[in-house]
Amino acid sequence: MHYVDVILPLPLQDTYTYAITDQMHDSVSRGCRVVVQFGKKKVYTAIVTRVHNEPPPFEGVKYVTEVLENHPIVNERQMQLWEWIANYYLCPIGDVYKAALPGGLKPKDDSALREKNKRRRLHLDSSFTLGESTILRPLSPAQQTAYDDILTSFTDHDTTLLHGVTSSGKTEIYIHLIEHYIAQGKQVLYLLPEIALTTQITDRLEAVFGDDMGVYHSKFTDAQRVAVYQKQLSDSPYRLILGVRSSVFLPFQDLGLVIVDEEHEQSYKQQEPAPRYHARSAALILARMFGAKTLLGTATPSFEVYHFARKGRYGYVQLTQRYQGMQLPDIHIVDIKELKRRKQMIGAFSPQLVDAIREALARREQVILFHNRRGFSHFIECKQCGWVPRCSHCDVSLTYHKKTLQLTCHYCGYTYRLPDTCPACGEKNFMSKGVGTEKVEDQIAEIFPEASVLRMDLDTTRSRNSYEQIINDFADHKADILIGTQMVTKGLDFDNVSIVGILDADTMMNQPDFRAYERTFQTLSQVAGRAGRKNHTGQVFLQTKSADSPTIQHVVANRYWDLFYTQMLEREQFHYPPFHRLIYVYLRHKDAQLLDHLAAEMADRLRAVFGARVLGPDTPPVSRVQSLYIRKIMIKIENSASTDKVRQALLTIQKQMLNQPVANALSIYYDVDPL
DNA sequence: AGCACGCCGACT
DNA sequence: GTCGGCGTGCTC
Repeated sequence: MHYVDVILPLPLQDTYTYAITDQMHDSVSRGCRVVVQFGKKKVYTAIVTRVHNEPPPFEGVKYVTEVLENHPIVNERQMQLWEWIANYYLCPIGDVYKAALPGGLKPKDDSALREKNKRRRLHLDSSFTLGESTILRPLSPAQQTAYDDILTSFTDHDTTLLHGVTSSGKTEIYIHLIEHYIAQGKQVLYLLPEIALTTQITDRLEAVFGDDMGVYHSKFTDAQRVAVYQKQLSDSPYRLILGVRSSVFLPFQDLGLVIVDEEHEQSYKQQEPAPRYHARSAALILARMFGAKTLLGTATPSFEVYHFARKGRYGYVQLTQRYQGMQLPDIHIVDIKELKRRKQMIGAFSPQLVDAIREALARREQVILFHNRRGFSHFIECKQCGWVPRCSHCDVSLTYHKKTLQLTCHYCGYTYRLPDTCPACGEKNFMSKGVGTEKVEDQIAEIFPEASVLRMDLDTTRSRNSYEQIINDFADHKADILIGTQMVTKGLDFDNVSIVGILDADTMMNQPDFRAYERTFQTLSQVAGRAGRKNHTGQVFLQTKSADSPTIQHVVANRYWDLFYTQMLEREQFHYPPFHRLIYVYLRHKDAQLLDHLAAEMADRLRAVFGARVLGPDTPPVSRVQSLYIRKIMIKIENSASTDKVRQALLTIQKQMLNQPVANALSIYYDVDPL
């Protein structure tokens, strides 16, 4: 009798065992998909982890319904990456499976879909054109030096940091490196943090690599993603994959190089749902499995990566010259505390910024305005009694969206109609507090009625092509001003932008988080880097209420090292990364009092093992989401500690907690290496 | 995650 | 008396 252990696409800790027929046994192997019935009527596509003949210790083993292929669709290295992620990030392997495979490979009945994909793949392939050679495209002397240094660094480092100022032409260096590895018959994975970025880079890379390149991200249809996945399994896989976070899950056959571009970007870490993995870490593991090299590129390295580069664990290559004589922008600090006091602000704008925009528009130049809060206003308040509408499922005030006259919860997405009158006092006089990108857009329309404006935030980029549309329209100068959230900071290059306005640098800096300064420096430096045209120095207006703050001063003077150094002293002293690893333990329950009790008990149990490394439990800033209350326990663990032992201790305590009848509806989950 | 089983409130 | 609310427990 033969059996298979399988992973189901469910948040289940264990694999499940099914029986197979002798005939199935001839074709099935680890990494194959099988169809199984689970429970009374549910049917799932599961992944085989093991084929064996050990009868399971229980009655009523079911047979596998169908074996979907006789060659693994998940190869051995992918399986090991899944297992590493489940272990390291403390999540069910079923959650990894869900994240790793495109939807089209998961449902039971997909034979029709497979046919459709085949057709689409043919279509996609024929639409690619053969690219031009890079011999039209020589590197500048500074780029050539960096390129040579990277290859030299790879002789004694698996991982190298390329620290290059904004607009230093890192992409060109990547292109030459990719060619180098492809010429050796190797595959290359080029990771980007955001879909927004792939749009610009896809065009450049496609011109060079043509049909050797596959693109993989979530704004593509599922069928397109399945097509890329299948091609990677075939005997003529793409040599180069350009993609976001989830591309680390694609099957590779002979990976030689991984590029993690904009390495510092937060969106490499998946937040919700599990698996809460960091694609940079996963990429390093993937590269190690292949003996491949990894290049981490950025203008503002994450402090972890910079720390390891300084310690010699990673190689380090610097690029200090901007490409084609582009100058770093001039940064003007505008003290809005003073301007507010003297009532000289024009909405969210200082007179200096308004003048600069006016002059830029007169010269037919473009402007980017960065404001890190979407919606119209942060919240609304009754002028009479101070009532503030809050989400009934989450512990947050609601953001007001003026266009739709709606109040939205930015945590659970629930929308409410704006009430006509205040439910607390019956008055009809609401006042909006705080500024969102929608309000910025309104104010610009009032100050510069002649200017055409584009807005880029979560609300304007929901549909498949809207990102691309906005970026292309702005690049084609169909708009004069681009208003946006952090999305506009992420490596986008526009030729004609002379002014960048940062409307409020303070909210970022004041976040109660050990990474607040690091992040503020990164974001401000990145957005400032968007300003500047060939032979013209860009102007950045940085509005802040804390003009004297060291972080702001470091940004202005581009003193990365100073900020890094002072932050490292603090982080070492208080046991934060990169000196310690953090694990957040989250507990969720609908009953707040019971949750408090259970969280305290869990913290006690953790302290019995980890001692003073355990902090909390605490009530996080948003203490209730979707009607569930949340508590958080922080654990700071020495880098030298065995991750295996830590995991085992945590899972043992988790089991003890959940085995108690009182803890029935309690859910426990982890965020390892949180951002 | 589903889905079934199970025990308490307002309907024909 | 029953339909149905969702609390909880299991799925190879």
